[in-house]
Amino acid sequence: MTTATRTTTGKQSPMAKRAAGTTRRRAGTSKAGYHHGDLRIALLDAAEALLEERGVEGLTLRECARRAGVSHGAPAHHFGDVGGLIAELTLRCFESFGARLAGARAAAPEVPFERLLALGVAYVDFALAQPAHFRLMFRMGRLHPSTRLQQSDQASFHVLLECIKETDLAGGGNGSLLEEKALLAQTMVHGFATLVLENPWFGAGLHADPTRARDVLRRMLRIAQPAFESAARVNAEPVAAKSARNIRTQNARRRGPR
Amino acid sequence: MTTATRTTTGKQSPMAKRAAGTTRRRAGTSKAGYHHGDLRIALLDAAEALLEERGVEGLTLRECARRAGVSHGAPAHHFGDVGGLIAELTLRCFESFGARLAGARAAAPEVPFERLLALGVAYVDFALAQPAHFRLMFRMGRLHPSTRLQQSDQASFHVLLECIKETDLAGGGNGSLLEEKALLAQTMVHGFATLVLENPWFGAGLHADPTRARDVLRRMLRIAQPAFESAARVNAEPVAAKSARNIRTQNARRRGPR
DNA sequence: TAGCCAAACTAGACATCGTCAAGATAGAGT
DNA sequence: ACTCTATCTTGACGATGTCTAGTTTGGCTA
Repeated sequence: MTTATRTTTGKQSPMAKRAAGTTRRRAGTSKAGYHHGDLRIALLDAAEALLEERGVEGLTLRECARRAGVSHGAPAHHFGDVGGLIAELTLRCFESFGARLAGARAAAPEVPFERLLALGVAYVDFALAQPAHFRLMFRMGRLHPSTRLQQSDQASFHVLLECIKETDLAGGGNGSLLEEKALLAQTMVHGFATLVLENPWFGAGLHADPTRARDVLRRMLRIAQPAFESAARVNAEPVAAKSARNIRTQNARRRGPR
Repeated sequence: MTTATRTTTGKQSPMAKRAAGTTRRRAGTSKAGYHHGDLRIALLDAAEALLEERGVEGLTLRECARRAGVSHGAPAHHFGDVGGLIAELTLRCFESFGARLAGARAAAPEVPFERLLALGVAYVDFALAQPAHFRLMFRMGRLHPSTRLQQSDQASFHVLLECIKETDLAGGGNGSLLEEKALLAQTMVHGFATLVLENPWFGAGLHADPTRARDVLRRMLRIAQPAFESAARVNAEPVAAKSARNIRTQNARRRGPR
């Protein structure tokens, strides 16, 4: 009884400890001296490879353990849950993603809008090159949310906001508008990446043609360019809504959702 | 042996038949006179309810059978596979979704851009009201693609294209540009819906506040309004990219995805 | 009308998965 | 040198998808 209880409570304790310092035990050596050495990392590596090979659905706790050469119960000690492992792996993905975006921005030409273009292309490239990673990142169904994840998530999109700041030539100091423009950029690029990835028929088969996808994205962003460069225009809108301009087809059918 | 083979091959045959006519046997009565009556529909109903209750991950073949009051092996006869059932359910979702979009468009004010706004809001509303449906539709991981699904998918977005046509006051007959504007609209709205749904931190917690989400979406779309209303501007771009502006930092690191 | 046949459904088995509980192992601190 | 605790193993449980073989039943045909 008491032992069982203690075991149960104790099972979560290593999680709390490892959060503070990484393993602490094998900090310097990095050699396999324990039973396995750095199982934690080995499991994450296996998980990442597995994710790439078999997709999100094929990501399995037992298979990770198998690849790391340990028993199926071992991962529980490091991640507690499958949600724990997925959260950690997702964090990895966000870091890699963020680094990629930052790299693309650094490598892009110095024209503000060109940078935004390059960033968007990098975004979509990542989605197409690492579809499973991308899907995992934006399908937080099975994962345990954490503040570290949030930070990494937001950091990834921070570069976007900076690009928008550069591009926004007229907007001036209006922080709210600026933020909405950043949201707009994120929304466009993410929507494009998602649709290309998940909808085989989007854009007449952009799914199968990454080169054309890049091209279409660039054209699309250029169409939207005036929106990024112009000043406010917001708050002065609902006038048109009330004006004449009746377009015919007011039949409106009225049929509801179904 | 021979029986086994025949059973195996025969298992797929009803699939082909039901595709042509619905059940054919119970066409008129609709009463439960057979073993179950219309198990096919009962299973789909159960699947839809289950999807709403427990999300995509909770959607289970066995639980559907349980709710329909049949054995766990029964669904195989109608859908063959879990992928078959999911494909059918996704089709249902797309139909409901498309009807909703069409309804929103019909009920919207007659100002072209206002219609586009209403459509976008309906899009996001659907995602927030039926998150599991929305996720299922745009997460085609476990499903068997079909032409019927493609048709329903494309039909859903057809109304978007029409709205764009109405909004595009200057573009004239340029079909390619028009199509790209439609892609742009789809991309924006879908990206917004996806991010609101899947990213708890998007837009500082838009996830939890549908009203604010609608509002932000409207503002975002208004910011992008000039892009929809303006004429081409495209095709006159790659000059800047190739011109003086030498990119430097051409090193590009060349490192692959990772 | 009688009988048969194929579709619809049942029942059981199998491999796999995540999780839990209990025991074995071994590094590290006292 | 000894204990202690994190690490890892082993076995079990329930659940799921799929396969196979057997059973029911309604309609078609002779």
